[in-house]
Amino acid sequence: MRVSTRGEYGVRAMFDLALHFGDGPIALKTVAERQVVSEHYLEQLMAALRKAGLVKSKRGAQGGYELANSPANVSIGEIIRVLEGPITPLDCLDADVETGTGPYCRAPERCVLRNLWKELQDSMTQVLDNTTLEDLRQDAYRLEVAE
Amino acid sequence: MRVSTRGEYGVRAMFDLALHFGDGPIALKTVAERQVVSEHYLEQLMAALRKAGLVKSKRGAQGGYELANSPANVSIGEIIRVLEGPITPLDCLDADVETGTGPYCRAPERCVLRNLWKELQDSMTQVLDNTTLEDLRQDAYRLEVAE
DNA sequence: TTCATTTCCGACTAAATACGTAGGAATTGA
DNA sequence: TCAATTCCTACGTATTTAGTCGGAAATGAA
Repeated sequence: MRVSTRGEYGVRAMFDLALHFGDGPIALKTVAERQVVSEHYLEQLMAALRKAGLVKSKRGAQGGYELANSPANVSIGEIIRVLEGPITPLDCLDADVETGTGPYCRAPERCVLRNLWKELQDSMTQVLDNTTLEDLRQDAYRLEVAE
Repeated sequence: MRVSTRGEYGVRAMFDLALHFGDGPIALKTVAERQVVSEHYLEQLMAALRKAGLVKSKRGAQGGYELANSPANVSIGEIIRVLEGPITPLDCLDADVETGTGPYCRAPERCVLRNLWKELQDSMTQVLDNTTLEDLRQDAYRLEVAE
């Protein structure tokens, strides 16, 4: 029931970029130092975020990363999905019955426990999809910890 | 962000015992067959649930397991905690600052992201702690799938 | 008593996942 | 030209997950 370091560090990095949104590209080295995570490891996460279109990159000297969209338009849920896959307590919840994706839930309408896990999933996505980087940025200013 | 098979199978087994609550001990073999999981594996889960006081066991012929308390008094959250540990997206949320448990969150009041993860945790426990085995039992009768 | 049934217990293991590291090629601005 | 920086592939290792295996101990029934 945990978020992995991919998700945790990824959100931290995106939050960092949100604090500096509009300042042009930020070098990964800078983000890694501020957030105290391995630069090489962050690199992998940024590659995924870039391919998903959440960040833009610029190579070479004075290069770096920046958000592709304004912080208000990036939810934490998007970030987590890119880095960890679907937000679901059980794979079978997302399996497509029509296409037969996955060997699960051939009779979801008869699965009593499905409702339970579905409720859990909904409550998680409710929080993650309705919180944006802008929300976090404002929290940071309230807490006076913006860097 | 997934529940492991320990949690999933454990809830299934407890649900099964709830459906037969009051019928005396149920052999694990029976539960394993009905829920289609390995009996040996379930055995390990039941050991944990027994030590936590959620089920009672009776050894020998005609022996088996039964709920220690009525289904209405057993929440899914309890079951999950016994089998998977604390329900939290990040270990640092549960680390005790006073005793210094865990090397995390030495300044939680300054951690912007903490609020986010805390909200996520709350939304999860909200669902899991407020659903009981009795709720599931009633769902089963509504769906007419009680065995 | 004997025996089949059933829980109880500890060890073992194979596969997957998590969490990175290493090394270097390609690009870019100064 | 060169230092800074992204980009890419591969590798490695520790932990967790998801079980299996074999037998000891207890118990009710015949």
